[in-house]
Amino acid sequence: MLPLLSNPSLLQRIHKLCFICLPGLTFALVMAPEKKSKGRQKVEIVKMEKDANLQVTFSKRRAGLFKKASELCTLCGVEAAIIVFSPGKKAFSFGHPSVDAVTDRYLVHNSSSNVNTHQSNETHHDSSLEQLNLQLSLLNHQLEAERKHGEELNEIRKAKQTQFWWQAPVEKLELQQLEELKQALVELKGKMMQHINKLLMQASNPPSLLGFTTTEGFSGPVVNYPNDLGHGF
Amino acid sequence: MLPLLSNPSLLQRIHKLCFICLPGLTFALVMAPEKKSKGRQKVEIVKMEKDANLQVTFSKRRAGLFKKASELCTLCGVEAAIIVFSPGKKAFSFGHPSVDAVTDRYLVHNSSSNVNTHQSNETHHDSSLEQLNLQLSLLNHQLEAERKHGEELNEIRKAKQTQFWWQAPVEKLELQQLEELKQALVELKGKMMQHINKLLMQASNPPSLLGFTTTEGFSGPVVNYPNDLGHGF
DNA sequence: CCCTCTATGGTTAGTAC
DNA sequence: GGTACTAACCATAGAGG
Repeated sequence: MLPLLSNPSLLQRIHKLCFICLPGLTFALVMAPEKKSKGRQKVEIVKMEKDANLQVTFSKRRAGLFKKASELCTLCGVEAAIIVFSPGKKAFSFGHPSVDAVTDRYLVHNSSSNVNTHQSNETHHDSSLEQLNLQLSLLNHQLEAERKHGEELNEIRKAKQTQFWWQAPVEKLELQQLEELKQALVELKGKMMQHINKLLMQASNPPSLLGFTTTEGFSGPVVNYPNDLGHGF
Repeated sequence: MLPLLSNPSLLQRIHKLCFICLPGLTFALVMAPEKKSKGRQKVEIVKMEKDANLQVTFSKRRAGLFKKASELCTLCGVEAAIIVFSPGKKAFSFGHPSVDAVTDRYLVHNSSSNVNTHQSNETHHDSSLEQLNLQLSLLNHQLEAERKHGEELNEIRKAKQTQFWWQAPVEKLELQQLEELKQALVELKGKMMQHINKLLMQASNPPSLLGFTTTEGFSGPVVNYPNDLGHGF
């Protein structure tokens, strides 16, 4: 049987969900897809460690940067220049109309009007050195505080993740809490079912799970559930 | 009825799919969302016509370009500099460690192998200021990141405290979480039943509340609840 | 080193305040 | 002009050739 959906990652998610929530489910609509690639992964913006990847990343990102610059020049009709030194100490440059033209203009501009905006940051050039130093230490202080705060919160989160609320003794729960809990669980179940329905619907011709009303009757059960969620939990 | 999925664009896609695949279907699970914006549109890379948009686009893309350059410098530990002249003839620059350092190095690099056109070693009294400015902006960036991180964590904590995790969108739950959740719910159910049995036993002449095991799925009704968690769930 | 491919994270056009 | 938001497009990490 052919997969009815061309998006493998969505299929994967559907299968995961069904495997967890509906054990024993014969998922006949879509075939289990195999992941061909992990796709793009999130990368922290810190110095890369692996030299092998570093070179590749540098090349890719340099190309992307130059392309962005080119687009900026074309779209807005402005002049720009970029100079980059590779990890191998080689110089790469981009310039529109040319690197020299832009650098010359920049030097003239700088020496004449003394205007300099730096690193997309609005630090004023006419600030005195002392003011800058002050800002620097202040920022260092704030940064440290924020970092500490972040770590603290991270600890809390980790603690909460390991020791979940539901592991607390049931006896401690009050009637009201129990009612709320029950209500929440019922809602959760509904959400789960609906979510799975939606994913299924995205995946293929919709199976006749609950939740739909259709003006034109359409065919019977497509998916077989040996273990109903209502009892499986 | 409330939308059960928080992602409007996904809802839109679902609705489209349903409209195509199931004409006449009454889609009861999710409400048809109205488009709030047209979203990002494709733009041709040619000179922009509308001056109003040009300025905005220039600012956005310049910021994006500088960010990309900053990431490149951080990730790969390289030196780079960018100079851009705005449509308003203003000069914007980015440099790591500084524009002058990179341009100087570039000129030396160029002159050592080629013709020496620019040996301008000017305004090096500015270098300390530039260094400070650079540190400042870098710190600002880090601080912003940390602050964002902290807020994020705070949000999570708050959400966990006031509005319990189960009210989070189901689609946000990952595989591991779902498995844990299921296990926890099974255990919780057992605990609940035991607790309720105990309470009932204490409350009055004990009704038939026996033989309840959590290891097996319990099929026989032990206690009659108008809204039985075991079945209503 | 170059390319391709996929899946996904990130950027940004359009809009409103 | 900035800032915030959304939705859509685009860039790129990771893997392979």
